Amino acid sequence: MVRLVSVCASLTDDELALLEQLAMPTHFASGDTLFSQGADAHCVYNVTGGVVRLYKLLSDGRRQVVGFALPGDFLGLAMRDAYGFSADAIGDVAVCSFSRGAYTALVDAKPHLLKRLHEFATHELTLAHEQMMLLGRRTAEEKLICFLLGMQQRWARLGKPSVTVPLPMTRQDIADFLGLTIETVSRTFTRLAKEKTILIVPGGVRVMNPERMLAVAA
Amino acid sequence: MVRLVSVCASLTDDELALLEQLAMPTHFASGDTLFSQGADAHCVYNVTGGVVRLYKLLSDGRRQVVGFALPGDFLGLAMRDAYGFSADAIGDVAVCSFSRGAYTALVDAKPHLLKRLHEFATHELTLAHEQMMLLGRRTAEEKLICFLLGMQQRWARLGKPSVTVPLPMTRQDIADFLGLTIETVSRTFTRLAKEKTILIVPGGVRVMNPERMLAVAA
DNA sequence: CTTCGGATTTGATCCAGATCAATGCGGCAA
DNA sequence: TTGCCGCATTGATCTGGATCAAATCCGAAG
Repeated sequence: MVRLVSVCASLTDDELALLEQLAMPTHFASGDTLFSQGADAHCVYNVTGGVVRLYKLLSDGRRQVVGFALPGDFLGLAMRDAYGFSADAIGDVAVCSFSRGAYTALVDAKPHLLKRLHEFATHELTLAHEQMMLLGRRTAEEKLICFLLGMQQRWARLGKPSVTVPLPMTRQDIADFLGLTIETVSRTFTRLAKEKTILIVPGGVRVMNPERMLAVAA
Repeated sequence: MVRLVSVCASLTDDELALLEQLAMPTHFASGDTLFSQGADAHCVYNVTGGVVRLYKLLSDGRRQVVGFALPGDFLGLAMRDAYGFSADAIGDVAVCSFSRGAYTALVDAKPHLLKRLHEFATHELTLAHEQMMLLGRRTAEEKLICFLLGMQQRWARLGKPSVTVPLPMTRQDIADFLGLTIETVSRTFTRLAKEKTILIVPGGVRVMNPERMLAVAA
């Protein structure tokens, strides 16, 4: 099993052993749903491989992607009765799942772990505030550039630093994350490629002019 | 002193006494800045009276209001070195402030409190996800109606249920919260008033047709 | 190799909300 | 009372991104 990144870094060995006992390794095929918005929250998940799309739907079908979970990310940590969003696999995904009961018991018993989870939650909240700025006040080009730099940074923190940013999600997913349409995303990618800011490669994008991109993200 | 709502509900008496020893009651006049984005995070605040505007700025002056803090709300709980947003008083504001050192020491010592804070943070995260949906996918009219219903609900939970929703913030603040311009906010208010969905009163809005509003918020 | 179906790109046109520009409306200081 | 000075409203016009409408591309199945 992939060592649980991010949440477990500060645990003692016995705590880690306990955690691994409770962890149920599971995997999902491309497109599978881990859980749906409003469903009873049985499980908490730690992603160990692959990418998960997190999203909310409006009754008329409008969709907002609230995030993409990468290895190390924690899902369903809002200790509530029902999931606040839906999650499904983009490509094959591996997770460690914990039953809600085991999770809450463990959290009650181990302040270390709770503290780590709280840090994780506040970090998520900070990212959410940045996403609000992006959604409310940035232009289409800025949105896309911020998204690319953000993904690059996240992959880098996972030990995969590269000028080529993998983008396993569809254009529609990106559009729904950035509050745009698929056409605007596509056109903006094309424009950035034409002016040699990026190079579009299969499965992702190569950053060609990081200076310009960082200046736009400001 | 107003009893600390929301965070301290589950504390034992001795814990509460300890907390009150550490709490420094402070107040701010209208327009005063509690703290600025990027500044060293000395203090954590619990709002006890008034309303606080929380916002982020882009270098060119574009502003995104990430929230309005009401009595009971906690500010600066992201245990980090620097504040992630700025906060200033809308009208007179009373808070209990805690030094960062005292706060972290207390949190380390009292798992109860940490658990409450974590619940608070995850609730904030859920609200942030809803705000992303609103910013990314809703129309101007929907944004305004959701905002009004949300504020009404928050005042109600604080023991002030009323069909008249107080709006102490300016139109510009509302616009910057909803990702709109002040003109669009004003026009949309006027339109809703003309069709008798709301009645605009000094300092706020009276909800006249909650059924229609709830249907739009869906 | 060919065919099919979803994803993506590209083009033409439209429109919700932005921008530009007055005007109105208190509240408060002199 | 008068005159500001910030808000807020209203009107006219513009435009970035949405919508509508075809192509293209491409990987998987046969």
